[in-house]
Amino acid sequence: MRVTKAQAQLNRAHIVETASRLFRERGYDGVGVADLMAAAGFTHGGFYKHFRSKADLMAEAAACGLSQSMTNYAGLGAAAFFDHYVSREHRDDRSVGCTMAALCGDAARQSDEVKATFAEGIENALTALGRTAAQQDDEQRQAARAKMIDRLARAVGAVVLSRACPDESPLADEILEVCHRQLLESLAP
Amino acid sequence: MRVTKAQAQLNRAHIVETASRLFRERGYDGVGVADLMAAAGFTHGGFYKHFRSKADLMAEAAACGLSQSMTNYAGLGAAAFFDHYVSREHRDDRSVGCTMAALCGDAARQSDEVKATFAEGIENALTALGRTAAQQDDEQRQAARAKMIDRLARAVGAVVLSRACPDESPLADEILEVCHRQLLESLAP
DNA sequence: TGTACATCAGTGAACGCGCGTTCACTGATGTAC
DNA sequence: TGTACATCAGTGAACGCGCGTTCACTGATGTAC
Repeated sequence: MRVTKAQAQLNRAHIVETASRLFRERGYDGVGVADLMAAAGFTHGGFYKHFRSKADLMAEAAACGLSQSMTNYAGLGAAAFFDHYVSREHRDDRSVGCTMAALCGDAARQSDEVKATFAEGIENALTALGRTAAQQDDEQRQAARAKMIDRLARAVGAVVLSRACPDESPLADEILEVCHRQLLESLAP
Repeated sequence: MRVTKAQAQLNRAHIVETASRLFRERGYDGVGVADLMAAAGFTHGGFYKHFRSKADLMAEAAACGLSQSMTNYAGLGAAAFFDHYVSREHRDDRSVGCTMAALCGDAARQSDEVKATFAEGIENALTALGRTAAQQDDEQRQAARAKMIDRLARAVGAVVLSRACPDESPLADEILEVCHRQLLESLAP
C-alpha cells in the first residue's frame, strides 16, 4: 500500500486541512484521531506516520487555519473584512470561518506552542488590516495600530458572544448587528 | 453515612460552585466527574445522587458562574466594571473571573440549555451596566444599549484574545492596555 | 419521649466505551546493481 | 533498461487508560407509632 512521496505529502496536507476544519467546528477535544482520519479518507493507524502526537497536529492545524483565514481575506480592505467578519454568515459557518474566533477560547488552555501560533495570527491580521494606510510617523502608526487592535477585539468578541447564544436567539443577531454597525462607523467617520 | 437534608443541600451547592470554578479554569472537557468530586471533598459515586448527568451539572454551573460574576460586580458603575474586566488581574485569574470570558467559546458547542443560560447572563450584564443611566426615551435607550453591547464585545474580545497569546507575550499585554484605554475613553468622552 | 423501621447521602468497586497510541503486516515505491 | 531488495505510507487489530455512569452497600437521619 505504499504511496508516492509526493502523494504522501499531499495526504499529510489534506489531513492538516481537515483537522483545521473539524477543530473549528467541534473544538480540540471534540475531534478524535480516528474521526479525523476517517474524515480525511484514511484509517487511523497511519496518523503516526505523519505526526508524533495529536498535540503536534493541533499546533500545525492552528497555523494552517490561521494562515488560511488570512488568505481568505487577502486584498480586502478593513471595511470589507469587518463587514463579513461580523455577519451571520461567518457566525454560522464555523468550519470555514476564522480560526481565531472559533478556537481562541480553546487556545488559552493549550501549549505555549499553540498560543504562540495564535499570537502570530493576530499580528498577521493586524499587519494585513493596517496595510492600506499611507506611510505615517511612529506616533500615528501606534495610534492606528491601537485602533485596529480594538476593532479586532470587538469583532472577535461579537462573533464569540453571538455564538454563545442559542441559535435563532434575538440577542445573537442583535449583538452582530449592533457591533457590525458601530465597527463600520468607526472606520468611516 | 447519611447526612442532614440541610447539609446535603449545602454539599450540592458546594459541588456546583466548585464545578463552576474548575470549568472556568480548564474548560468543560478538562474536568472529569471524579476530579470535580474530589476537589469538592467527596468521592465520585455520590455525584448522581445530586445530578442526573454531567451535562445537567454543566448547565447549573454555567448559571451559577454567570450570576456569581454579576454579584461580584454588583453596584459598580460601567467604568469600574470595565476597568477591572480588561485588566491583567482578570485575565490571569480565570477561576474567579468572568464565566462569559472563560467559557463562551465552549458554550457555543454546548446544548441550547447552556447557551440560553449564557444569553441570560449577557442580558443581565447589559441591564446592570445600563442601570446608572437616567430615564430616557426609547430611541436613546436603544442607542445606549447598542453602545453597551459593543463595549461588552470589546471587553470580552480583549480578554479572550489576550488569553490566547503565550503568557508573558508582549502582544497579550498590549491588547489589554489598548482596549482598556479605548473602552474607558468611550465611557467618558 | 423512646423505640423500630424506612430512607437516602455518601462510599468505592465495577461497568462499558471511546480515546490516543502501538504494532505486525501489506504491497507499491524507491534504490542499487 | 531490467532485476532484486529495502523502504515506508497506509491498514486494522490490539493495547492501556480514563472517562461517565451504575450498583450494592453503609450507617446516620428522618419518620411512624
